[in-house]
Amino acid sequence: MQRRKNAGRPAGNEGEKVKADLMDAARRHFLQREFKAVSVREIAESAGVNGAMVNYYFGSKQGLYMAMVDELLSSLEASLAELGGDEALSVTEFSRAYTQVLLENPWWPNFLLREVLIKEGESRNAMVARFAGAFAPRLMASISCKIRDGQYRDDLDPGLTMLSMIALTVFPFLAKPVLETVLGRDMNEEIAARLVEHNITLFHSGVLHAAANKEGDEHAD
Amino acid sequence: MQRRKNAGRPAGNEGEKVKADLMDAARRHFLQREFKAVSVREIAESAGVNGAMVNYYFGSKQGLYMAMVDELLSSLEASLAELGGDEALSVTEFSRAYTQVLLENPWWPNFLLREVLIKEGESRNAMVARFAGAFAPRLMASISCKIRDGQYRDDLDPGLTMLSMIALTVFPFLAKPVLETVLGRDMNEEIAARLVEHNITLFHSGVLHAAANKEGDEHAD
DNA sequence: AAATATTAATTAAATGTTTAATTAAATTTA
DNA sequence: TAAATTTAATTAAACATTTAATTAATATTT
Repeated sequence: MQRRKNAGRPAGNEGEKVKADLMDAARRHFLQREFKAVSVREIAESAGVNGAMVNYYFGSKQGLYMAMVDELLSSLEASLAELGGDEALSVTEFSRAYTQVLLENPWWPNFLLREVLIKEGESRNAMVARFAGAFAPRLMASISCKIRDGQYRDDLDPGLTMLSMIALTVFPFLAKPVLETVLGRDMNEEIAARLVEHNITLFHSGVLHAAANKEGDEHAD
Repeated sequence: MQRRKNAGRPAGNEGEKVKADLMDAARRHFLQREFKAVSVREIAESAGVNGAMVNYYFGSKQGLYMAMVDELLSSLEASLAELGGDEALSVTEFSRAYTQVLLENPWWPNFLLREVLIKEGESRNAMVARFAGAFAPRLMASISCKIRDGQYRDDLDPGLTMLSMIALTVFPFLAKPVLETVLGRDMNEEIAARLVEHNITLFHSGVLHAAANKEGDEHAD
């Protein structure tokens, strides 16, 4: 007669701990690899519980995945609320605030990209709308406005200009594993802060409507 | 007794066609989803042949994958050879040539990132070294040199500056599925060409050592 | 006929899910 | 309060399905 280890009803609310452990393990795995590539057994082993717990608490592997994504998106939306409001969003504000969000959720761009790449149609649109729609229109408005006012040079396309700023902000996090391999050290807050200031300087020097810029259109190369 | 359709030795060299079809189908699938998430059945069906053909021609799923990656990397290295040589690689040269490579291989950044994210240790290092090592050091040299010469402003970190240019060039391709969902149209050569010129203008205006830039350090926001 | 190419059927391993047994806490009853 | 019962949580094992790989039969070309 084998003895089961640790079975039975736990004291107080400890049952919720298993659920939370499963969520944590699921997050670790699903943020890195896509749904089909992760097995329930792997997740359960990571969480240190039996695989059947996934079905007990979440109904199915799919259910666990959806719960985990939900939690993820909610926490992200909470962070994104910092750049909330209805007013225009300046490039500087965006860069600083979004970098802060990315420091807290460095996995986010990779995950979104993977999801969008796999999904299609309405499901894809919803995902993109939910997280690009939150800031892109207001960032665009701010840039267009500055171009109209003559603060930014008027020979740059506002859409491409916005894309540039997003690229400068997001790419380092997307390429994190590559950069860390190249540089040999991982991105910390200090490096991120330097990066933000670098980007803002570069962007504004390039985009501000200064006489010296306009006549410098022919480049050195 | 069921009748097999189309079995037997094909005319001429048509056998190689099956092999090539399998490679094509494998590329389409593996560029989008990771190894474990793609089944041999899917690939074979895409190629319009029986699944056993994978084992017949490539020994195993793993074998097909490796053959496909090999072909992929070779073709990419051939493209990358355009920005070959030992001399310094100017930012403009890099941007134009690498965008050309990306237009021919738009899947590439996503694939590399996924591979690097999944792999680790030596395997990861080799992958990164093979494709970042090809141009990064020479791009870096070019930037450092221009800073030393006073052509570029000397208050920007050369590493971050290189990162900026790579971000501007690569990000639009990484985010392709997102951008296409947002914009409603896909990236063609004409848009890419405008993007390149935009990036070069923005970068150089921001980075050139002009008096107007240096005194413009305090920004409008 | 011999060699080659292709396929359907089969096998073995892995995976998501379900079930039944077991344990322990909580609740009820005497 | 002590015993009995119910409820919840957890596990090991089984079950059904999927999947990669293998095999044997079949068809075609030379």
